[in-house]
Amino acid sequence: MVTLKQIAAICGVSVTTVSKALNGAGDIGTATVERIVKTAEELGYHPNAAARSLVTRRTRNIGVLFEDDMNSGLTHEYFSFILNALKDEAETHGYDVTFISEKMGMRFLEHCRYRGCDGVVIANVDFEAPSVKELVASEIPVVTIDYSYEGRSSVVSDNRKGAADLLEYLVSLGNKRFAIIHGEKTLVTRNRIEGFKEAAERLGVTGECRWFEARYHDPKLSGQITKDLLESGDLPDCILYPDDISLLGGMTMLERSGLRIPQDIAIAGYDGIRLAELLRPRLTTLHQDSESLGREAIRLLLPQIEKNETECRRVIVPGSIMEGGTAIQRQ
Amino acid sequence: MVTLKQIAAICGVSVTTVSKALNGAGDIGTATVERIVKTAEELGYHPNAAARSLVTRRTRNIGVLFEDDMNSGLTHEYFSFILNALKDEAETHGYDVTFISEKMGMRFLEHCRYRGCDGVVIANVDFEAPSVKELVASEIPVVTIDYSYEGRSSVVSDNRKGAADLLEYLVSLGNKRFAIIHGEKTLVTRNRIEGFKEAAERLGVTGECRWFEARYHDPKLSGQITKDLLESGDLPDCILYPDDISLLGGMTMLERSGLRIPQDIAIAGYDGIRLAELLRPRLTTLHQDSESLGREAIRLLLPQIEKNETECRRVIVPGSIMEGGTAIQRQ
DNA sequence: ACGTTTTACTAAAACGTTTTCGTTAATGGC
DNA sequence: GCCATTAACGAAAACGTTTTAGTAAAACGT
Repeated sequence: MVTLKQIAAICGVSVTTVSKALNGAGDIGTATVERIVKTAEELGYHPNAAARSLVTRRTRNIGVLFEDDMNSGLTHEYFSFILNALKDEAETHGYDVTFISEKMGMRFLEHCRYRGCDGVVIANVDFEAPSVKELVASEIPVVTIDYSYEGRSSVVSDNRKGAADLLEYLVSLGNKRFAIIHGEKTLVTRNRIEGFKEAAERLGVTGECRWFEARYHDPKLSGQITKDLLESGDLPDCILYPDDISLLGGMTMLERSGLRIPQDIAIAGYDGIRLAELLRPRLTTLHQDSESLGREAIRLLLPQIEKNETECRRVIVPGSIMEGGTAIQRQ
Repeated sequence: MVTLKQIAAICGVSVTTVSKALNGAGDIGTATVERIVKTAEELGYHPNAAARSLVTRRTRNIGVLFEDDMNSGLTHEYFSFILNALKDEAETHGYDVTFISEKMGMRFLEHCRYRGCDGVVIANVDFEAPSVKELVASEIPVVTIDYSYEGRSSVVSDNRKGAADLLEYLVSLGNKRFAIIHGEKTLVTRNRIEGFKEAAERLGVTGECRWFEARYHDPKLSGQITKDLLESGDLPDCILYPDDISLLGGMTMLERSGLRIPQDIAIAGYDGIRLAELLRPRLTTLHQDSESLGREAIRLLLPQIEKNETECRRVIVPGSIMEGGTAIQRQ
């Protein structure tokens, strides 16, 4: 490993001078700087992050919480897009991204301190868990995704408007009676339900909405609920699923019963994963801009880290309707 | 931040003693150890990773190269499963996972040194790139996934056997004439082609195989190739696609032309993503055990890190046929 | 020519650990 | 009761960097 000391020895100056020269402190002669920079490059010098962060109390390291083992969050396209964009944006600004977990016997906050994370993005965890709240209550810069804490910056997908838009679109296609299968009761779910209810009221279809609780990314469960619905004999015009994957579970059941989609029954998903436009029929769904979520999270975090900004900012990322073939204009 | 010094002051001992007590050095009295451990817990002490690694020259940090921007590797299920399993296995053993990129103006090796990674998993990059080779040629413990360098440990999916098995299965279903669309010419692709050829020869269908080069995860391109094939008028019994996503691109074209799958033409994918068994018809595909790939990579890496093991180990992870509905027994 | 400012550089402390080599006191063997 | 061993602890150096507070010499203003 090349150190400042070696460079100093070669250039016949002190370690201080080398450090300053490489960091552009400004009070080193141009000739000296040039000489130092040149030999540093020749030797392939790069500062030791540990030593540097020990004294600066900065690590240029951003922690990210992605801890949903149950559903292995990382492997769902929505979250992997968030992570990918987040990583890209962080790296572009010179920050590394490290996963923060509780698997090593530390709580989240302890883990963050141990690694000295300059900031943390909380992306896919149980937001009500005490260990998460402990981290949020700390002095470490934090941005949450798809959840908002009092006084903490967050970036959330516009679930309320997304849900409302989706229902409005489906009504505009002539659907009147709905079965709405939603995910477990998280903030995201509550917002969507609110959106659905608001639109339903506005459009006068409130009485025609039946509600079912399922889970996100659980095609089996939503398939089962769909089956129950089929067997009840009282079919709606349109079924809304918590996400595109869940939709597929339901779609299987509908097709198995001989129903034609979208003629006999319309269905819609949520997320707008890449697959949505690859499948036939294309999925009618609400696309969430997951890349923006990841990118914006970093953009909110950086000023907190670098300028000690303490203001609580909220970014709401709009989604967009994807007009697919699982729901069409009814006469 | 709680430091050894503070604990030492409270307990009325030296920093050395505290350090030893907490690390179980063994030459500290049990009563003292107890006292120190207790106050350390009370204060919520956790060692500062930077300070520790500065002297131990260990960071308990594993770097991972996942740099395929073009196709944004992270967002493909195959790779996100690898990453998820890798992260889990590393964390279980007390290691953190940090992304290593070139976006911050350092080459991979420089970045690894800068962060002081104890080891690196190279997972989804251009393996021929000079900066990757430079890292591989360094003294840092390295394990590659789906590629093997001379003298370096690796874990690879058994593409050769997987391809052979798949073709054999398809032949056993009564298919005789094949169009084989493969990905860009990487090691993975070469192995699969070898596997296909070996099986084709063994089963006597060599003359009936036509080959097409496409790209991984590019449903548009494989759709186009499928269309060309349709327009040529000379259809095979079965089309093999480079992966499940590409299959979907092709399937769309086939269905659009009125062909029934699998009666008129059989198709098969590769990867066995979760969706494969959610879709109707289910995808006939070869499932790659991506979780094992990630997990085994860490298992190869740890002995290199902790026991200076230098032996070059190779793990070959078998896949398995997923019997779907896009290829059935022909009479 | 004299005091003042500026320029170019450095010594030393600090960051929080681990580790090496002591030192002292207690214990054990005989 | 003496020597040898062991148990329990500590001082200080080291890791590679940044930062503070300087110093000496050169340049400047008048």
